[in-house]
Amino acid sequence: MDLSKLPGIDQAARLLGGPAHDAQIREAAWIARCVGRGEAAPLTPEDLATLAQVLRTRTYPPGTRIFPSGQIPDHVWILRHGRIELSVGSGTRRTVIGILRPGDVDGDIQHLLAMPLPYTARALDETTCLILDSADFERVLATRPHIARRWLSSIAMRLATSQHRILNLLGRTLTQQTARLLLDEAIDGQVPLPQSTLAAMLGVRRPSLNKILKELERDGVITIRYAAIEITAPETLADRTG
Amino acid sequence: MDLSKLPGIDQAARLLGGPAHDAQIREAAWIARCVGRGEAAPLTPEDLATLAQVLRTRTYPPGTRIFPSGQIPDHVWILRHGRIELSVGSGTRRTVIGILRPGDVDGDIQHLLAMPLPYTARALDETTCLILDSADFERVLATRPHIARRWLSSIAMRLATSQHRILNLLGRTLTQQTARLLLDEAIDGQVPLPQSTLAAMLGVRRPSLNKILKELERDGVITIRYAAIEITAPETLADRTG
DNA sequence: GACACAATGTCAGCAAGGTGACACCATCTG
DNA sequence: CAGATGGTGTCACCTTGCTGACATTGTGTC
Repeated sequence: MDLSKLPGIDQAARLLGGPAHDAQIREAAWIARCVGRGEAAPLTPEDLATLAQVLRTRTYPPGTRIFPSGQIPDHVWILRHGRIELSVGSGTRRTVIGILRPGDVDGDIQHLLAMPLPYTARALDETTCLILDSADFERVLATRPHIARRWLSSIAMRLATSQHRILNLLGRTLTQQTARLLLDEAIDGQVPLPQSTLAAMLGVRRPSLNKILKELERDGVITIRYAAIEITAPETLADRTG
Repeated sequence: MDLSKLPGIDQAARLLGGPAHDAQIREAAWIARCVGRGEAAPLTPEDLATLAQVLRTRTYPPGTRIFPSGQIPDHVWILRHGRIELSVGSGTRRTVIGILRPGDVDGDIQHLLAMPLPYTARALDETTCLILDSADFERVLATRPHIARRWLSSIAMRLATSQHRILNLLGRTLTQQTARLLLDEAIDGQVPLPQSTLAAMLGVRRPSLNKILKELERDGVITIRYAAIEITAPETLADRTG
């Protein structure tokens, strides 16, 4: 998408007094898209400028433990590039709560509730995050109603996703769960995750998942690749979700 | 708790010009407690008055379908008395997403995201709700930053609960899941739900759950009653959560 | 191309949970 | 107090997923 077409960018740049902060403003505008899609509450140029002033960028190599479980994070992070795995436990017995993709936000819940992170965040790829210190986060929420309103939508969306996932886990066969998981995680028909990770997302062992995947491949619904699944017949897969 | 001790009630009553709206203000103050516990954002008397002006009360007999799935609700409801079951499917094959208790809020997520309710809401007891029309909800959020801030905490808490539940479902034995569910749902050591409902919350059939419960009872951890479980040894039960 | 590493494919035996059915018990209503 | 309703206890049989192990294949590096 073309960020320069976002409303408010030019005005925001002028507000800050020049193109020096241009990149930051673009980042802020990008957050605006990520944090809630509520058209009811568009961000003003001032909102964008406020966000841009307090953002930092940070990159992590693949495999980095971005945040360990059990601590209260002192900042909120917004994923810009790459993927982050949220998991509990380690190795092949871990369970995966979710995979963050560009645009996803984390650490805000724990700040709002003053609770420690219940999972560990690990970079799957080379990853860059936008960092917002907790104090700045609080200040932005308190002084920028539009941003607060969007953040509300962002958390609401995560809650809806989480409930959807619970529904998929309860009282369904592994085939049904697998079909739905693949559809949920696919981007352009590709699910770029190894089978061990997919198994950890369903709380089952790899051999069990592998059996289901081979059945689906035999039926021509998916193609199994190295550390990835390709969905070749999305409609058939949808049928199998029950 | 003694509502008359809540800060702001008296001032709010005066703002509204007398004791006529006293009950409504008390309801609003009660909401204030329910919607987020953030001491960082206490509600002002004006906030309470705003809430009180737009609230309606409604009661439902037990068994009522309060809201059917598949529709976008036109109001937000806050549970005052009784319990509401959120479920998908019907009869013994339904799966239960959650049980709302006094203080819980629902319908706001779907309004924020303009999505239909993915589950059916059914009253388990004689139930009274405080009703907030969607338009009023939106107006309150836009004009009362403190309320918006509290609502943010409310949704954040629901998200944390939801993730906690996913963790409990993934890769754990039924005994572990049952132990955690009982601890999570207990009030004063009592879980006033029939076994069929508990089974539907774990996505498991009643005979399977019954077997686990009998084991726990044999070990003196719980007592099985009619449509209820009493936890007699919470520490032992906690040990069994894994 | 040789190597290390990671991911996939597979199996036989075992444990856990589903199925459907039926008897029995608690509670409520009339 | 009698019947209706709904909750609980239990069973034999079957299906599903786990266990742990091992062989094989893909990918990137030196």
